[in-house]
Amino acid sequence: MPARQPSKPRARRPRSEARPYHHGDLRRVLIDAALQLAEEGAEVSVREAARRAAVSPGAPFRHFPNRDALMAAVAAEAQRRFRTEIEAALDEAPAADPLLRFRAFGLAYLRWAMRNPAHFEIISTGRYFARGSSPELTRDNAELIALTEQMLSGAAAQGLLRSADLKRIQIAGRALVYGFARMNLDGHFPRWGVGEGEIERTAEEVIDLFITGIARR
Amino acid sequence: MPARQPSKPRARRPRSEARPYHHGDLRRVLIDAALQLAEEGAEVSVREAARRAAVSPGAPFRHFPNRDALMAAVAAEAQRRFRTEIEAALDEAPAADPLLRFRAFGLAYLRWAMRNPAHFEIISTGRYFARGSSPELTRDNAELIALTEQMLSGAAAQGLLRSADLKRIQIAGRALVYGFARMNLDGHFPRWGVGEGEIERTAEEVIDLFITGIARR
DNA sequence: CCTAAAATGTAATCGATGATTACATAATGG
DNA sequence: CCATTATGTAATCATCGATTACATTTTAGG
Repeated sequence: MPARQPSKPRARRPRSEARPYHHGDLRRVLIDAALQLAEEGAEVSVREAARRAAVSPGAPFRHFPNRDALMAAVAAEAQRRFRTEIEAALDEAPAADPLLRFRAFGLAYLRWAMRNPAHFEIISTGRYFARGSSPELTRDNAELIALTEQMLSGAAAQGLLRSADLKRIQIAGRALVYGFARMNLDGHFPRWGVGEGEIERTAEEVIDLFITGIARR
Repeated sequence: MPARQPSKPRARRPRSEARPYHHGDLRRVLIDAALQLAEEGAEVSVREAARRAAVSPGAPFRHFPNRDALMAAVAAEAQRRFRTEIEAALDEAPAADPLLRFRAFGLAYLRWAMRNPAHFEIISTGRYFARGSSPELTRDNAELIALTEQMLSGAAAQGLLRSADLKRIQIAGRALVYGFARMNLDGHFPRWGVGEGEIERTAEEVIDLFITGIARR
């Protein structure tokens, strides 16, 4: 790409007094508005996102062919944040013990899901946009799954596991964690203890129960 | 209630040739239409249900105050079918072994969820109507949960369990099964083996893995 | 029976939404 | 400097949930 002056502050040339006809980076602003809408528990509508961006109802369609595409972009952003947090947790986990890393993975997963329920929902449900509509998200998710497979085969190599059927263990582990996150999302934890701490502690216990179940002893 | 002739076939008195002004049992027909819509993968709209009942768009609101109420009724019906199948499976399970009954419960649960994904979604998600909007469904679900608690405490009494923390085991079990069902629903099983048999076999394996994990050996 | 009230359906309409089209304005590059 | 492209606006459409006024049928009480 040809080098260009990178600093020019977006042609700040007000026509008379108002904001410029062209928005700075509408695509980005729309995604952020949609993320915020979801976070607030409101249903994400294209029009409301446009409203928050102080732009006409038709403007978003210059950046996204339809609502699904916007939602896919929102999901991609949420997934990016999700992954960032998982990897940060793994960086702090002991490098040598695969089962402890597996545990840290599950904890970080549930912790994020508990604290960002709306975003987790958009990422996971596949009801907000056609599957395959966001290859970025699909690839990213596949990489996380591959990570868990590596941990499990590492654990098996060290003789830490009771069963050799890693595929089965992996699916069960995914189902357990995914199910816990979705139960929280879908209102199956009827106002538990005091605050969020209670539910996160339960998440930890459930993960430990699972790991104890698959570990050789 | 006063006894009345029960057989009169709904006052079949056509005004001239057309169907009667009053529908036979519109409420029931609307619920069935909505169930069918969900089953077909379409999104359930009040208007479409009205269309299928050959009735005006406003008619459904004589029977349901709003869309949520219709969805709640649909969920109640689906839950009734769900529960019927679970209880049938338990009737055929051995009465003496709590863990085998627990297994049969999980299998029936997942089997139904795999074969009626749209209905399971409506039952479980709580996104289609306000929580508490269908006390019938809530109570029914609570009873099923109580069933699993009885099985687990029975298993503990017979010394079949490794841990005494039944609450933890129960939540983990629920999360596992719920998660598996939702993974299927949310498209996280990318076109597995040949048909449905493959995924139901995997469900069985996962349940067995869990039960083996919590059982004393 | 008969008739008034209640139940149930229709027609018309409203506001919100996703989406499309024609048009306006700004940014960019030859 | 100007033409092409990118980006935003305005107007419009169909669909949906919901409400209201009105029509018809059923039902119950005298």
